[in-house]
Amino acid sequence: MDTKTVLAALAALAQESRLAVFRLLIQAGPSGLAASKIAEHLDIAPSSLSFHLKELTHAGLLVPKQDGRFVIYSANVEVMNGLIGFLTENCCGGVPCDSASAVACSPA
Amino acid sequence: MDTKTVLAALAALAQESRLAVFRLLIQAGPSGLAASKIAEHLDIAPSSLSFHLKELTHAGLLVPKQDGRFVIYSANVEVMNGLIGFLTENCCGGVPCDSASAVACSPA
DNA sequence: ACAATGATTCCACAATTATTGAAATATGAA
DNA sequence: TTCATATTTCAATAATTGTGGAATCATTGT
Repeated sequence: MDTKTVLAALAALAQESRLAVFRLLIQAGPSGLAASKIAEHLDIAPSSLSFHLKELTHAGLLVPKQDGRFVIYSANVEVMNGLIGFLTENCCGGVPCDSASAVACSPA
Repeated sequence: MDTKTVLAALAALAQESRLAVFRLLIQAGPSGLAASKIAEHLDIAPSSLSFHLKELTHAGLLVPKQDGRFVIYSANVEVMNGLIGFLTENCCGGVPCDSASAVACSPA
């Protein structure tokens, strides 16, 4: 995963509404949720939600799927994992970290 | 880890220079690097680097330590892990994910 | 065809963020 | 003390980003 992709993903997640949307979809699982369902949960104006969904999708974190007049969005777990891998890459230069560092220091 | 902290961390990482700084320090390990060393690696104007170091520190991702006239910065792996945990929390609503999802879908 | 619903686009405005140079602060060395 | 080095602060500017309303597009049901 390259720097540009990672930056886009981080920028997409670094906003209150978008972080909430992403978490909601992570918890919703592979079946995802329609945009209207998301709006219902989070109480965001339609045009604003659409803007945020576009940002997340463009960053690769969400995958939209047309279903009749609904658009079902689901979280793309692979990009999420790529992001985590990138951030923890070569953690501590190979030197073992202390116990609190279990996740970030797992082998790259 | 609460939403505010997570948002601050994401916003701090969602910028080219800061992401590069953080990665450099992750790879440098617990001993960290002086601000001047970071500047040397990444070629950023001093005032700009200082701004970014402050952002990262304020988000809890970096820990500064005065050492003579140097300031040694090191990455805070715990905040990093908290961030990852928050993002992957309740992934897929308990439903097992496919093989590509190993990291994000580890138990919360 | 028409009306109703779900979603997106366009626009203008407000708010936030990044960058740079110059000045200020702090520590160590001559 | 005086000078040089390391870092931060300040101020001005430029660029990016978030928001909500109205209009638009797409799909379904009557």
